[in-house]
Amino acid sequence: MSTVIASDFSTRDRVAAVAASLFSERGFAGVSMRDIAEAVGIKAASLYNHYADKEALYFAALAQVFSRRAALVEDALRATGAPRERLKAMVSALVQATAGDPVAARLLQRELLDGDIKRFERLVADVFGRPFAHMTALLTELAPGGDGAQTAAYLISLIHGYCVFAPIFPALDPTLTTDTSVLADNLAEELLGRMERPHP
Amino acid sequence: MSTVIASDFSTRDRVAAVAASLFSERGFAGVSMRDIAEAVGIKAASLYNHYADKEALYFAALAQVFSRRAALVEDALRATGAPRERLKAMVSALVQATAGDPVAARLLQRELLDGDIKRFERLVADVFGRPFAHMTALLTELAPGGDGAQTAAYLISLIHGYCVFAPIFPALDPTLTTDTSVLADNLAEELLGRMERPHP
DNA sequence: GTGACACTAACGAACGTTAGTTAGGCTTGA
DNA sequence: TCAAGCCTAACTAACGTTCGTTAGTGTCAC
Repeated sequence: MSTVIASDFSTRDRVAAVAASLFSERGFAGVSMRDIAEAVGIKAASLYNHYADKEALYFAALAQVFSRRAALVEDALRATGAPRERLKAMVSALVQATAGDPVAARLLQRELLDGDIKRFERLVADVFGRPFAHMTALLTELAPGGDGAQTAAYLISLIHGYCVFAPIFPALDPTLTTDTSVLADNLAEELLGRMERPHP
Repeated sequence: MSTVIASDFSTRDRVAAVAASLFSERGFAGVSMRDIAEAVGIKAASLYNHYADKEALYFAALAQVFSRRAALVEDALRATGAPRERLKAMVSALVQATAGDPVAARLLQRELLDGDIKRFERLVADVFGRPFAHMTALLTELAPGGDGAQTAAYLISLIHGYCVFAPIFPALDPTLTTDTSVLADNLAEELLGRMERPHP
């Protein structure tokens, strides 16, 4: 059902990975320590040998997943080449990081729902701030007249929103594509077309 | 905007409204029957005079909120006038229905996270199918060459995604706007500009 | 080598709390 | 009078967590 976690990882890491998957599916309150323990193959009491309490385990799971995601996006942003190609690579990486890693996407979505401002600020400082700044810089370089940060915000919103709605699109209209590579192509083309015109 | 404003709401309706608000903030598992009862001003046991169990109360809350939201959007879509004005009105209504009704937006988001396909299908059939079809028709009328349904899907994704991310935008970049009327204006302009050019 | 010791990570049992839910009785407007 | 709607009290199940214990492992003086 869920992804198989390699068993030669330390128990501590396996616990975090399993917890991330469960939290992403059912949320913090919807997962019990016994659920996590059972999925790992140990008893609930043993979890406390690795994490102080449920909340510490939750944050460890978040950190594991989000740092992986941030690294993915930043790698793509470090790529060299023509600006047009770098934009395509960035959009593609962003789509991939969202659609290709449902655990991360769902955890992020739940965090946006449940988190408070303090937690957002830590999340931004730790993992999302740098990739966003790089995106903004690239978009500003490509369209010096426009507002790179605002465009980046729209881009992230659209990609994330589309991946969230993807499950119900077939019910809304069977012709809607759920192929996210099409989404990436459309977005890159749209952005490039937009940048070749003057825009407020 | 103004649905039924009765002189005295029935306890049953008040329970559903209060429950909707709490569920939207903390999710199904994060809200107890005692929480809801306390917010209404009665005891938990009394809730069972109105709803069979917690799940029935949850679905009643969903129905109350989503039917209100769907009516809002459909009202705007029924407006007459020049196509350009109708598009502006539609985008504005969609933004308003999302940003101006956080309870509905958050409940929808949680439903997209937690719901299964069966629940999506019921949700689409009951409340989201008709407004979406109207949007598609309007967009197709405005740009006969394009794919109205796909554009509608992008539009909904972007609006919803933006409202979801809104709380962390100030932390990402202080210049980002959280004024949703600006979002509505930008989107309407972008769509109209796009439709005046041939587009795949 | 070997016994003593400390450390790790697992266990079953139990703690106090809170969950959803039910039963039965009191109050009150029609 | 009577049903509707509220209450208190209680139930069982599940929750997060702590406890004492144990098996296995590495360390080191002797």
